[in-house]
Amino acid sequence: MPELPEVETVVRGLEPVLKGKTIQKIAISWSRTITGEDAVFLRALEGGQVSHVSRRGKYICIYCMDRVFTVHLRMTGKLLLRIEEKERKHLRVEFVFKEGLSLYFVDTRKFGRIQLWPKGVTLLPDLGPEPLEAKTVLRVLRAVESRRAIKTVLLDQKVLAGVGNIYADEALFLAGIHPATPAVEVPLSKRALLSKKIPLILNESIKNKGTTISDYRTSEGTEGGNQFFLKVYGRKGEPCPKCRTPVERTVINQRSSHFCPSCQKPVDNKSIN
DNA sequence: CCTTAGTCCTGCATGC
DNA sequence: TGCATGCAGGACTAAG
Repeated sequence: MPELPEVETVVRGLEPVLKGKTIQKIAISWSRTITGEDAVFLRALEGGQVSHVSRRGKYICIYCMDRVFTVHLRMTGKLLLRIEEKERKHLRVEFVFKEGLSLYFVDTRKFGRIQLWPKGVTLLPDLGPEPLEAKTVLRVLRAVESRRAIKTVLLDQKVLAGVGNIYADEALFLAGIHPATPAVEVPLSKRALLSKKIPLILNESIKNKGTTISDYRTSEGTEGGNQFFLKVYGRKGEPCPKCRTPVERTVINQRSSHFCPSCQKPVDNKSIN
């Protein structure tokens, strides 16, 4: 579900509310949500005061005294400040604050993970750079020599941190690149175009508070608005917004991939590198 | 280094 | 209505 824009939206909702609040108690109702020992997690965080909430790639980072823990929402995870009755069934962890509010981790499919990091280690050491600036993305994409499909490269969090299935498809559409094109064969001019489109769509979606297909909600429990602006993702059979050719769906890297067969040719024969 | 398949899970849409 | 199948925004692991 959540990619960078959705996670960023959640963080922006949580930061002003949780900052300065003290965790009184943590109730874990699905233990596997917590990476490591529950007891260690509780001992480190109960009684601690939240100093800051931030984002790195698709991870939410919550700083609590001299400790930090991360939340990854995976497919269906939600971090909510309010909870509806029907969501209680999927409540996995509740953080109760001294000030009289709670933070709820709700996760239907139980793929989400919450992890306490040891003191003194580098957080999330394997993540690539943030993809919100064109010059950063271009620096990364210029260096790619892999023959893996360009879409596979975009989904690799070691290359860029935060791009997921929706925005990879959207960016490749805007740049006119077929998702299965071997990355090394994407001409430099196309890489430059893609480097502009990735930050563009991510920042657009942040403005729209993320894309709600089914599960994603903001910290207030509301839906995002970016789903109305998707050009190809989830639009198999609908006319391409540029040329009216029906959008196609294929599978790349075990992930559904949407593209316009006319605007995104497998072999780029329009440019001469 | 790379790809593929399997795993973790539940719920929903679709087709018979 | 019931039942089987396929599909889902992510990421890790094993095997070849």
